Amino acid sequence: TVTYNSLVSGLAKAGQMKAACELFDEMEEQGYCPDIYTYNSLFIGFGRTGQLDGLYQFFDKMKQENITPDIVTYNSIISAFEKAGQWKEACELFDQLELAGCFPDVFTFNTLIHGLSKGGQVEQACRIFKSMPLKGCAPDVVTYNSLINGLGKTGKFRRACRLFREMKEKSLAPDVFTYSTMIAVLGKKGEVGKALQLMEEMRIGGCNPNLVTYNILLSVLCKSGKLQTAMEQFRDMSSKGLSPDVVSYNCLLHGFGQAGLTGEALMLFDSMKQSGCIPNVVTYNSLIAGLVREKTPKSARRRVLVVKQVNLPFADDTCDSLAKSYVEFDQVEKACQLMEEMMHSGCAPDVISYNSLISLLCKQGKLEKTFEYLAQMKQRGCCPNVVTYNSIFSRLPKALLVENVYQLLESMKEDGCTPD
RNA sequence: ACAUUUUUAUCAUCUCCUG
Repeated sequence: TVTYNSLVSGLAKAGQMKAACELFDEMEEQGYCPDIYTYNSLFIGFGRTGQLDGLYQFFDKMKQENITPDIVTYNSIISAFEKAGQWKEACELFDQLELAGCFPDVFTFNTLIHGLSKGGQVEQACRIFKSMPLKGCAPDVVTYNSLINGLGKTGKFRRACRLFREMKEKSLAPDVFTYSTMIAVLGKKGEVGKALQLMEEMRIGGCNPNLVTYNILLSVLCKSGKLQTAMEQFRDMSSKGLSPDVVSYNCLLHGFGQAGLTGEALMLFDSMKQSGCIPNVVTYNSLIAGLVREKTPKSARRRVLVVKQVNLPFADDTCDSLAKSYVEFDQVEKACQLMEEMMHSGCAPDVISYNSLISLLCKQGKLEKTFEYLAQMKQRGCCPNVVTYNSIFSRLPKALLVENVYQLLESMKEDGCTPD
């Protein structure tokens, strides 16, 4: 039974619910009795894949077999609700726990607090947090981490910082999650210097930043336009044996794009691929968004200056050769090229990819291409939305718009799209 | 004795509006 349980758990965690259920059947056929562990494993799997119906089905089966759900069962179900965005149902179950003869443990609270935060109910999460001691349950690091994150995401920075202080006062040692979250919080608050300080503080505390920590930091630095510092950290992480992943590159690419350095972004993109890092939709979308943003290409000299300052990994060439590589490129052409590359590399463009591209096309008055891509996105099962049409209406030069307004409104109707 | 189940952090977000 334990062997089967391990296997079922493995499959469930990997989201292979079909295989997990088959194994469950096989188990019964072989005369083994699925126990609470088996069921709980299935519940977590159904929760992760959002298959609440499967979950209900096995929950009933479990009761028929006279197996009493335990706290782990309920925690898994609460987590499943939470992942499906059903925080109300999660709360209801939580309220009924004691009636079922089960007492919430720290996992229950943590799951609930996390779920409420994600569901935009931070205040409710705070109330639950405050009720913990009354229920004889002491908050742990995870509790604090979840709530700090929830508060930070909704801009309640002071309270997030206060909790960070509070946990230290309680001598609950902050972990990598805590520090990473706090770096994000400080960054969002605009206190980039403090975020960098925290990197030091955590090292001193014997907690080493990991890949996610660095990625958060890169994101923070890029969003505040500190590209040079971002590149420093980028190199620093490599020297510490952490190889940058897609997210790391995506942060930088976005940063360059937003700073109007699309040429540089494209070069970094090349070096990303050379280093064996596989681009994803976000990568392409960021690049395209950068191309849309770019207004007037900066002069070659100016660009060289910026690049030297930022010290790109590939910038060891002479200024001259750098300047040469900045021959003007056509944004539209480049963006379309990226779309092609994207599809050929097995990465399906999404609504956002198309919307960005269309926005660029409209801005430049490329009517034909706009319609071409509008048709293509429909063909590929990517339904245009309000944003698609809004960007057409607002960015297409008026003269062109007037000629095509009926066709566009018609197309909009087809797509089940209502003007807002 | 050990072993199987539950919770936390990172990327683009695209148009318009507001800031």
